[in-house]
Formats: sequence, structure tokens, C-alpha cells
Amino acid sequence: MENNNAPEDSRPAGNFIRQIIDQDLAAGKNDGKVVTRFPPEPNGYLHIGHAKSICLNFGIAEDYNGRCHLRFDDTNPHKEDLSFVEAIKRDVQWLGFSWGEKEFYASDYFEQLHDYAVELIKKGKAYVCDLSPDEAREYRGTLTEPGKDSPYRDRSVEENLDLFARMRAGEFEDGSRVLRAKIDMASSNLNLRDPIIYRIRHGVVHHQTGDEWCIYPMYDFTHCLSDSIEGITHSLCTLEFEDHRPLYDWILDQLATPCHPQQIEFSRLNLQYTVTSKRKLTELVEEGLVEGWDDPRMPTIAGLRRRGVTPFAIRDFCDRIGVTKADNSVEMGLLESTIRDDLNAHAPRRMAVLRPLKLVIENYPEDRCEQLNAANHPQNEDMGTRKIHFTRELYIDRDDFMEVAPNKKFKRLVSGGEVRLRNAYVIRCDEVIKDEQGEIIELRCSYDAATLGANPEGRKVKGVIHWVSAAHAIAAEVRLYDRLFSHPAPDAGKEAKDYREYFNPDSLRTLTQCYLEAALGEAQAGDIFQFEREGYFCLDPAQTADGKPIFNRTVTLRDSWAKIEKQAGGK
RNA sequence: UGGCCCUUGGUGUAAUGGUAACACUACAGGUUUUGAUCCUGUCAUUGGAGGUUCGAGUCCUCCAGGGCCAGCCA
Repeated sequence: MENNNAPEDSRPAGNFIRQIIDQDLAAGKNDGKVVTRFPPEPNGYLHIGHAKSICLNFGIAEDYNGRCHLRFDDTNPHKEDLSFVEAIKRDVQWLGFSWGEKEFYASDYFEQLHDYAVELIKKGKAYVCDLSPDEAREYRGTLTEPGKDSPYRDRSVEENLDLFARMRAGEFEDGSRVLRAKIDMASSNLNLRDPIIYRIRHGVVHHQTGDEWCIYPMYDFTHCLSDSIEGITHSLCTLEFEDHRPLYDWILDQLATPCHPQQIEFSRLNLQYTVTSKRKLTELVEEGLVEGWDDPRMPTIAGLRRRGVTPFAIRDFCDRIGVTKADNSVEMGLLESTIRDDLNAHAPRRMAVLRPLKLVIENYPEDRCEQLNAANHPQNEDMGTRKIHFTRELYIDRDDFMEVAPNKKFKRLVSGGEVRLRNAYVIRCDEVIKDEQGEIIELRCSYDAATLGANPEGRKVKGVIHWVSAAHAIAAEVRLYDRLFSHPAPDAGKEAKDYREYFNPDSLRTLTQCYLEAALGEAQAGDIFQFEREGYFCLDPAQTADGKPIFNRTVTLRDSWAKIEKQAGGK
């Protein structure tokens, strides 16, 4: 059955941009069409902030039966690279969006853009300026003082045409001349003080156009015209471009263009305890503070993917944060909650011991091995069951045993006490074995054979802990991640500190002696599981030098016990 | 004594002049072979002051606080 009559309640909440589009549609604008675009510059990897824009632009296209173009804003060959183009395409696709045939590059339009520039010159609205960068800055004025007209402002159309042609022909050096729009050097909006629209760049090979050009158009000139050429109806961008909108409109108003798209600005995402500035992410990568763009600690799409975050969770997160013009600071807890919601519903459960402590069940025969059934999901029978091995020698987590309970609420294993082994029997700790240093190295226990799938007679056993069979366990490395920075706004700069000073040295903790239940041996790279009582973990594509699998912790389980411990005055 | 923009609970959003809603967090309980999940309950009169109106979070004025802008970056 088709769902083209899908009820409105199945759609994401309307935001102010969707309301504008609704009004435009009601007013019959744009022939009832909605065309958006996602315009990344290929000079880095996409991050969670881009995901917000991607979900907005592609989401609107989907819901309004329109289309969304992927357009690479590649006007600055100095910083851009083909590898970034490829990574961006991979990430947008992975998020679940498709642009069909609508893959464009601003560089596709270089010839048209050049012709528009010539048109502007002919209309007396642009001129070649010979001011040096330093001189240009002086002439520009300041926030409170108007600028001064360039001495080259009144060159004739013929001279400008000639000079611009020679700029293109490569006659002039980098920085010696630029093409500027002739607007108003006294404008209170600095973007209108005769902005530069073309600059000279020799000796760089553009990833799309090679060495065909030595002049490159600036963003302000390129973006509005690219939008118009593509028939974009709503050009959505972040707040810092608000001051550029008068220039966007001015250029389109001067030229004979196919259409005049509407620029609408929204506030960018600020996520606490991380940074989402391409410059800073690039520095983290280049300075080696992280292992690469896809380091699981990075807020990049590639990093989140390697961490085990699903495309659904990211899209759901983008729905939850909404779209407004207000500055915001989204808590990491919201992202984590969104991730848990998805993974709780879909991740199969497994048992894994991260900090192993040997446990021997003395009244269990040495040669015996039971194959017990364990549900893959406690609330979803459709996810089936698996076999787990129960034997005399097991591993449990060191944190699940204490010789003496620290408080009345502690319900894990203690000396002389009982605890339920998840999916198996109730055991009692009879003896604690220590080494010369007094460190606990082994537990001697006994099990109650009558407690498999049944409560013990005449007593209550509250605690449940996870375990693995020593003989069947798979050795693995587990990487625990924490926030990248120790400050909620590392780049706020309140104390004029560099964000790097807030880098969290404990953002990665590696556990090399972990044991996984045997079923995890079949996991494929990218598979995500809930390690019961620990969190969600994703199998990394890499493995250790000695061939051990590596699991990345996506996010912990919500841990109310940790809160109790903390309130009780630390552990 | 430059311009533009923003301001609803701890956080993010909703309410489009008709009597503050949702999610996250926190806290208090209940269920539970994951201290998970799930369930229940509690937590704001909308930055401030005036004004318009029968009625203002929504409209107007002023004030305060915050953000962005002086790249031949995007």
C-alpha cells in the first residue's frame, strides 16, 4: 500500500523554515516546487553540525516532494581535496540520504560565473582594483567608520573588461589585482563595501578543473549564482551568513539570472564537550591528538559511525534538537539518550567481562559443559536466543566482587554471599584467594543446581552479574571513550584559553585483557551489541597486532548505581 | 555615540493574541535473572520595565544580556 497520503503526524515537527515554505507554497511561489541544497566545502570531514543541515535540507526535500542537491562549494583550491569529496559523499549516503543525479560542483559553473562577472562589469557594477591586501584593509574602514573609495573604482568599462580578461589570461601575479563589486564603501554592512568577487590564484591544481583557471570566484559571488543556476528555491544556511544576505540579493538583482532563491538562516549546532569547527577538527587530526578524522572520539560522521552510532540515531537526534535562530548549547546527554534509545531496541545482548577475575565453582564437575539458552533481547523474542557455555571455571568482572559490602545497597557478590549469574545459576562465594601482595586473584564458589531458571528456595538473591566461561572465552581489546574535552564549551575562550588545553587525556582508555562470550566470535566489523550491564559496543574494522578483535564502546548504559556510589561519598 | 540577529524550566524545543506543551536531565517511587529497559509522580507564569487589548510568551517602546561581522576563507 502506498503511503502518499501519509498523515501529518508521521512527519517531523514543523520549524520556522518549514512554516515559511508552507506559506510560500500557499502563496503559489516557485510553481509549487521546493528545491534545497547541501553545499559543503570539500576541505574536511562532515561532522554532527553538518548532519543537522543535511537532515534539514534533505528532510525538507523528502517531505515536500522536492529535491535536494549535493553541491561542492569548491572555489578555494588551496584548501580542498578530492579525498574530502569522497568522504563527504560516503557520509551523506551513510546517513540515508540520496541526491540522485543532482551532484554538482560550483566549479561546474566557473565559465558561467565568469560570464556573469563580465556582465557585471559591463553594467558598471564591478571593477578591477589594484590595491594590495594591506591597502584594501585600510580602505575598508572599520565597524564604526566608513570605508574610502578605491582609487581604481572609476575605471572605464573598457579598461575593466581588458584587465579582467588579462587576469584570466594569467598576466598578473597573485594578489596584484582583484575584481570587486561596486556597491557602497560607506555601508554599515561591511559585506557591501565593494566586496571582492574574483581573486588570482596561480600554481594550484584544482581537484575538478585542474590548471584551467588562475582566477577563482569568491563565496559570495559563487553561492547565490550557483543556487540560481540550479533553481534552488530555499537556500538554507547558518546564522553567520545573515549579514551576507543583502549581498546575495544584490548580486542576483543586478544580473539576468534564472531565478532568485530565498536565503534563510538558522543557528548552528553547539554540542557540549566537543568542538565543531572545521579548523579545530583539522588541527586535532594534523597534530595527532586523535588518530584521524574517523577516530571514535571525533564528532565527525565518520567518527560516530566507527563509534557505533547509527544513522537512525543521528537523524533522530537532529529531529530532537530542532531548528531555530537562537544560539544553543545542546547537552551530550541528549545525544547519548538518543543513541541508547535506538541501540536498546535493536542491539543483541551479549556477555563480556572487561576486567576479569577468575571464579571456580568447586561443586561443578571439571569435565562438564552445559549449553545454556540466553535471550538475545529481554523484551523482543523475535531476536531469538543463543547458546552460552557454562563450566567450572569462569571469569566475572572485578567490580562485581567485594570482600565486604561497602553499604547496604550493594547487591553484587561478597565473601560468603550469593549472587545470580546472568542466564545461569545462583552461586555463593566460599573462599577468596589472594597473592603475596594481598590482591584477589581467584574466587572459590559453589553453585545451587536448583536455580537454573528458578528462584532459590527460601531466600532472596537480588544481585545479577555477568560472566563468561574461561575455556570458551575470546580474548579481546576494548576501548572505552569519554568526552573529548573536559570543558562544556572548550572553544568559548572565556579565560582566553586555547581549546587544546581542555583536551581530555582520559578520552580513550584501552582495556587489553577482556573476555567475550563465544558467540561474539561471529561478529562482523560494524556490528553493535549490548554487553549486558556495561554498555553498547561496536566491532572495529581493525584488530590488534596479535589478532585480537577490538570493540569500541559506543555509550554506557544508564548507570544509577554509579550515582548512588558517588552520593555515598565516592568509592 | 556601527549594523544585523537572538532571549520560554538545568538543556533543547512547542504554543502563530485566548490562559505555558514535549523531550533530555534531576529527584521520589513501582516492576525486573541487565542497578538496563519499562511504568508512575515532582520540578517554569515565558530576561526587565512600560504600553496596546476584554485577554500578551505571542503586538509596540525602551532597557539589559548574548551572538555575528573589519579573509584576496566558506
